[in-house]
Amino acid sequence: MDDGKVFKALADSSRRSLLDRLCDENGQTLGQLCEAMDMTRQSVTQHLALLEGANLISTTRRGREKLHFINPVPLHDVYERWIRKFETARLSLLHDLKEQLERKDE
Amino acid sequence: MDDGKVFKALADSSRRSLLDRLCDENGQTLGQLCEAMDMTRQSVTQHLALLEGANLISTTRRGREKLHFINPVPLHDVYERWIRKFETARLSLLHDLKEQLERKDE
DNA sequence: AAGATATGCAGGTATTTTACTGCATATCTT
DNA sequence: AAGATATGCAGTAAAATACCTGCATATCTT
Repeated sequence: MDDGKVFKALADSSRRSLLDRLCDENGQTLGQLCEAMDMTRQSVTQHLALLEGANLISTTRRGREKLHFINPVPLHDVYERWIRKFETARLSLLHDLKEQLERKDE
Repeated sequence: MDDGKVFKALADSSRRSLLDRLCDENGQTLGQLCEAMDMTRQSVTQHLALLEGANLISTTRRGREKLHFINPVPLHDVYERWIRKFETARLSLLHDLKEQLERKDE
């Protein structure tokens, strides 16, 4: 839904790193994710909360542990709404540049 | 090159709005872009500088005016490196969930 | 050349973000 | 039940961000 949340979530390298690790192995616990992150568990938790807020991951509890799963849907949505739009812009770039050059001659 | 810059640039709604307007009409001047933005020219300039830093727009001067053009390439690159990765994750989601359920039974 | 127009640049401030420490709670193991 | 393990929550300090105001410079018009 909210493109801003998705882009904001992806704007941080720590969070992209977390997604990377979940790509490698989905369903990891908080502890597992912390091991690879070189920051406090609490900080990792905050990052994960942001990713969850953007709906990029979903979580579930298994006993005392929390498992984290990637959700690719919002990223795909963002692709539909933004990247494709730019692709069409790409197609019309030559036209725009031509128009621009013509203006220069005025 | 730098995914972070691209995502950071897209993380702000004002900047996304600027890209939107350039999608509608490429090659607009700073003044034109400011008219639609409900903030000071200086702020718009900063946002545009960030977009340019992410290589999402390129600029050229025409006399005293500065023209702004969309550059779709970095967005496409980000798509290749990130969105597609998640698409493959999507495909393996069922497998991961199955594995997860099996762990529950242990 | 003088005034108008378009943009550049240098701070300054309030908000947001990131990362931390410290303590609390819940679950597992023995 | 007691200790170990996994996570939750609150408050804080430092850094980054997003606005702003004020002034400078460059270009066009007449």
